Amino acid sequence: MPVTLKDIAKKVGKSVTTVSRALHGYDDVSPETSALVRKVADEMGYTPNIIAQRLQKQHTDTIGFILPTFGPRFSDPFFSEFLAGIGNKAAKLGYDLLVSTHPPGDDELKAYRRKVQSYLVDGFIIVRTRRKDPRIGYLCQTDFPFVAFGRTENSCDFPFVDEDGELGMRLIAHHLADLGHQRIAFIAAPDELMFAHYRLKGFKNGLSEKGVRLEEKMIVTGDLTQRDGVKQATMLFDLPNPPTAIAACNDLMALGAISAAQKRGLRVGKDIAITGFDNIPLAEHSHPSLTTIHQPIYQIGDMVCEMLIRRIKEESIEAEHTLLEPKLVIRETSGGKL
Amino acid sequence: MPVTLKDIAKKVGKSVTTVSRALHGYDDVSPETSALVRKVADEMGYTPNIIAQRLQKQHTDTIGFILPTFGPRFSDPFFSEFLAGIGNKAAKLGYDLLVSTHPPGDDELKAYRRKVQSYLVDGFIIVRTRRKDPRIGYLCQTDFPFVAFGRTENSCDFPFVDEDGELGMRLIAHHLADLGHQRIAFIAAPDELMFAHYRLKGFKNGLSEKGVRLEEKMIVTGDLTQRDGVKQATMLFDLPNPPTAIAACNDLMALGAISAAQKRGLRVGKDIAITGFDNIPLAEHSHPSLTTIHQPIYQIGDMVCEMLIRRIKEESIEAEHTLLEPKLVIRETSGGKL
DNA sequence: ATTCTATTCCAAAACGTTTTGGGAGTCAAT
DNA sequence: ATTGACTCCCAAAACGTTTTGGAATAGAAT
Repeated sequence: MPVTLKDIAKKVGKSVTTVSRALHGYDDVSPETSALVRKVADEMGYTPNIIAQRLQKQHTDTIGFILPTFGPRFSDPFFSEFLAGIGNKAAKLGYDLLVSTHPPGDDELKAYRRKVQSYLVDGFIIVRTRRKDPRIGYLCQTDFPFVAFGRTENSCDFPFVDEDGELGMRLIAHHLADLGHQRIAFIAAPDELMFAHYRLKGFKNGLSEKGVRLEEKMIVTGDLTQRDGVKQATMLFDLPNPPTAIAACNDLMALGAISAAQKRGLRVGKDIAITGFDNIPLAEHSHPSLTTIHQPIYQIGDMVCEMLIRRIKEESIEAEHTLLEPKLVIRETSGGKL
Repeated sequence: MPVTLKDIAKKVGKSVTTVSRALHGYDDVSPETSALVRKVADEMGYTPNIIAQRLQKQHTDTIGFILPTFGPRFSDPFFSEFLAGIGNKAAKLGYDLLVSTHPPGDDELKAYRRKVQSYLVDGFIIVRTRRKDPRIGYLCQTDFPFVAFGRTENSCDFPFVDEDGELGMRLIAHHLADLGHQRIAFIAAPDELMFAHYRLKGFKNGLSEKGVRLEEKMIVTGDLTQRDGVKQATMLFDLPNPPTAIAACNDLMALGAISAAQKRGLRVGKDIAITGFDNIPLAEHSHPSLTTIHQPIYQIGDMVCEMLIRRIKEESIEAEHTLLEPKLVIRETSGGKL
């Protein structure tokens, strides 16, 4: 049904080879033939069969991205922006994007292995790195190109982009301490997640640098959703001696904490300080607006994608390990001094 | 480098044909050979080259999804959940997902054409349908399988899932009218978007059924973002005779409107009623919580994906045109009666 | 007349798989 | 002895492309 090189060849009375070479602008075909071939190809509406090209060329011009979903449902303003970042860059560089969703766990690696071994993708973008990350272990060991958004404790070397979450959370800790808070709580995320680990560490260090004690019971762990932010914050408010400030590991949970506080009749930014991390678009327009750490997620997607493609093409990468400096965005929720 | 059928054939001393057929469980190969082939394939770590399979089979087991991004950046809690819906279903049915981002406009069709003509995907999922939708026109005309989330005014017949936005907005209109509001505003979205069109229409009808007048100047148009919700709501509040209720075309803008109202010192749910549409996760946990219309976006993704795959496999689809009944979720922002 | 160089072309192999259309052998029934 | 049925196997073609390694012709230089 569709028109192939063979059809064109028949029409112009030349070989498939010549047609192919004409279309690719080789100089061993005469200008007249070349022009004719192009004209006919155009008229017949020829488009190359990319699958056939891929089989021949042994690469796919496609990059893989497996979304680590937690639970069947999954909603995150964060990832859509990241996806836009890599998607736009990939399109610009002529790459396709093969996206899957897969919960972390047993057969997670199978999803990667299948795509690697079947030549479905030329490289991977990894997100939500974990302290011991089997995906990274696997890809390193098979020497398959990938770039990560985030670091890991695995011992192999690989290109990544990350924001310095430890420093980011120290900025938050200093900010809250400077405001005079003494009873400060932290809504952490599962320590297995590398970024959560860094952020908790940074927060602890930041507070101790300012001589503020962080009690164990003031550290709770949420699942990064707004819903859980509400729940964890509520538990903190129920403590006999509740905190005057809550730092959440991400904006979504912070937004939940705000909601929980307001439900209690607390004036956020006055009676209670709340901070987030990520600076998602919602943070600016919440009420009160959320003090947080900015993370340029679109650009990170853009950078990661470009790095990966350079690695695939075996071009040099200027900065293999990029650690972005976090910026504190002070808004209303951290509010007036006590 | 990687192990192919030929390698296995050489090892077991049989032909490539036999190996292939053994691996696929054909019954014209003896049990012993079959067992041997499987064992050797396993030992050698064979994985089929999917690209080669695709070339031969002339289909790709891949479905395409082009995200219509507006502006370079793009953040929407809505789409990530939809993506999870189609991603999970596709994985379950053995399909891959090829995702691109592309702004609506001139060369949008090129992106579709390329994927269609190069056999990169077996079908498409279309979202954010427009009144005159060139994508749908193109796919209909080429008879390429696709399923849409949303309807269109194009004259061709195709399978879709949609929520009855017209009815949804009528429910909102009735709700607000029943609460006694007389000065009601509407933050619309570009009328070119089919769902925006339906929602505005439903709102108008709903109000007139209740004998409430909707002034022209009370209808403003936003770009669906929270930021623009703030802006449009602020303009409404600046009117000489501002509204007592604002219905937004989607939750994100409603959230923005809440923020704008609170900045004015208005008590949302008391001084001003605000409603949204979509029931994104954030709606439940905003403060005050948002009255809205529920849209089961994950399930819609799931359904749409399943319909598309059935259509690709030329199986029958039980319901070609699914119009989901909207449900009103009354929360705090529509608040007490006047 | 022969060799050399350019120019233009192409047959065949290759990428890895599936499918088609049999072939060879065995055993039982005629 | 021939036929038929059955079991197990395989060579070759096909999918559409790119690349390899020349071949054929013509004109220029010797």
